Amino acid sequence: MALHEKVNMADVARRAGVSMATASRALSNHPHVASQTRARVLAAAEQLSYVISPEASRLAGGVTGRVAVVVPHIARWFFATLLEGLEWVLRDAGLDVLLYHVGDAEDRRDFFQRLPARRKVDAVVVLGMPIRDEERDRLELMGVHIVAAGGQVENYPYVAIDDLSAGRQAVDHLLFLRHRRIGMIAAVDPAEPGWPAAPGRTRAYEVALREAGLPTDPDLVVTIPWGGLAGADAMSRLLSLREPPTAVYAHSDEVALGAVRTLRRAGLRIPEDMSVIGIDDHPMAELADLTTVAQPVHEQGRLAGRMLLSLLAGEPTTGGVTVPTQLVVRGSTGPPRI
Amino acid sequence: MALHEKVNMADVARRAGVSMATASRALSNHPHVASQTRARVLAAAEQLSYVISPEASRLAGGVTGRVAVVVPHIARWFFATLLEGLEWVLRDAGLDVLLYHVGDAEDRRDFFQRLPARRKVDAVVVLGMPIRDEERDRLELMGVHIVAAGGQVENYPYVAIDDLSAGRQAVDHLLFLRHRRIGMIAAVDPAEPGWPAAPGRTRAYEVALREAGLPTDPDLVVTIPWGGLAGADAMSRLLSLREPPTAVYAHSDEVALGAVRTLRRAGLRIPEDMSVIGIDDHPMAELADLTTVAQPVHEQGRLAGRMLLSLLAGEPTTGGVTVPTQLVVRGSTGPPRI
DNA sequence: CTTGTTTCCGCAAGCGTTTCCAAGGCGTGC
DNA sequence: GCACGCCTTGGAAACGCTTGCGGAAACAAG
Repeated sequence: MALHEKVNMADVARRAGVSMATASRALSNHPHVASQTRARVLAAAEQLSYVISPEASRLAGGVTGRVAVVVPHIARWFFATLLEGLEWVLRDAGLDVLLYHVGDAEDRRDFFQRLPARRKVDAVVVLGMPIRDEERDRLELMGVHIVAAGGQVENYPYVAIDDLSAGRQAVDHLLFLRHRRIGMIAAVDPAEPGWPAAPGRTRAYEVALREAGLPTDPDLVVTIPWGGLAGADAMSRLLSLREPPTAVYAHSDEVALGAVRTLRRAGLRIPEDMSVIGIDDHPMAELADLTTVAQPVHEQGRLAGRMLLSLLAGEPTTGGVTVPTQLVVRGSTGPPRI
Repeated sequence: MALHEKVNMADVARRAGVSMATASRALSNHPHVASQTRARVLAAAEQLSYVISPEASRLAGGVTGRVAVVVPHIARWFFATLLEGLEWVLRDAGLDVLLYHVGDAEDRRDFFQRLPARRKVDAVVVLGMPIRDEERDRLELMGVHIVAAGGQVENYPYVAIDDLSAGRQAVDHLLFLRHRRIGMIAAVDPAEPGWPAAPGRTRAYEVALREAGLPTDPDLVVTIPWGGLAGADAMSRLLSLREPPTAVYAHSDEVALGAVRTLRRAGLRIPEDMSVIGIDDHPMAELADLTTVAQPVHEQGRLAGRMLLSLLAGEPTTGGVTVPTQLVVRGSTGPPRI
């Protein structure tokens, strides 16, 4: 029954009694087509349930109508949500999303080396991952627009939060509650060992403590690969200190939730015995009653999409956008026991 | 510097001293090309850093090398993980993934009505959503292969778990622990109110109770839109019964985690005062020490990908694949207090 | 009524591949 | 030594659309 597979523009033109040129213009909303003619063409197309062949259209026209989205961890809430927001905007604009998952270091090398999206897209959006200089150079070879969301790529339009400030909101909250011995569970990208996921979040801790006149005790900082279980381990390590902290600042909610599990198992009360704060406002944070610093993830995706659309429309580019974060106080933080 | 944008096959052919026909055959690994010639062509392509134009190639060749993936909830772990597995296989096979998110009922109508992927892909994969007959008919108009993962579409190759059996594993575990008053929190798709997300999971409950000779008390069944918060509400409702259950079977881990939160707030102990079991083995389930029935999500995605590849290769189709689920006992279930 | 504009439309030249068809070269069996 | 057949290569016709160019028609101005 998929007969109309075979319907092409010539058929539509014939049925509408016009030339292919006119049919093409009518279908792609060009000016200089009498509205009557246009209507006739559209009607014919409708009746034949005609669908333009993107290949042919793009071959002749030059643009692909596709956008490559590069994402390191599809299955994580943060990235998936970013993607959702982005897809929403792009789809609305009639663009198709070509998904490229670069999970580990090898995927990554492969992606930037082969550039599988080359010639297939009009733009590339990089989601939540910093890009190295040489990777950026490869990307440039594609000769298309580049946008970053949830983590900036130097010299490119981006939309992201200010990690430093988000981290400050978290740590300052703990300080405000009069905590003086604050631990940090720092996360590095498991696919890129040794590479801080968000350096700003670490600096926030250091700066906040310094400004508060507190010493920085290296024992209080535990660095782990991103993830809940690792967060749990990290908490164990903090608990094993001769003098454990009274509060813990985790780089992300998932990590914080891991810490919470360890505390529960240890029979410690939250927040009486230990305060815990994360960043992100993961949906689970609400369920777990975790205090956190919320960032508008879906919106970052949407903004990136809009930014891309203006770029494609040839509008002047706005360097980058930083979206605000906000402290969300829940039950996992409170003053320290004296 | 993106000069090679302009390099086309003619340039490669010229440089290699052959005709375009030969160049084409050499580049696409056709037989009947002298290996020397092939090498010369490949070298020329390499030197010019030539990239084939997919549009032209597909226009002439017929196939698109693209697969549409339709997914209802990108940001949920289950779907995202499915997608990750699928993408992994498809990318490995050189296929590109075109992502279509159909979030709510309107998106859905729009997608099946307009079929934006028409003519753009060689196949469609539907992730984790049941398809209505009329939607299936629309899909057929595309005239391409169709595969379902994480939920079957009638008459099409699929890969999924057996919801009935997964549900039985959960409920039977509670029965084995000697629970006699078991509640169920049933989830419906929020985008499709009234439509059970997985009917088998409900039937499992009914059948298991019947076989155990237990009465079915409608008060013990709470139906909610999918989600953690709703799960928390549902638990409240169960607790408000004159005679609450001693164990709760939730259709998914997220829902179960919501129930756990309510129990915690109520100061009830798990599992002493109430056992909770979910389905999925969501990463958070491990962190929350939730007993659950695990399903291999990533693998389902991969299997669907492989299935699709055979289909595209013209191999005979294997109706569908059901992957096994497995009870994972953790700390949220135990015998009822007498 | 003529000339200048503007609007609408058709012709045809691409866009960059793939593939059918045909032809040349060369080895082999008789 | 010849006919036959296979391997390899090239020519050229699609594939289905966009768009520059120019002509025709319609309309306003002089």
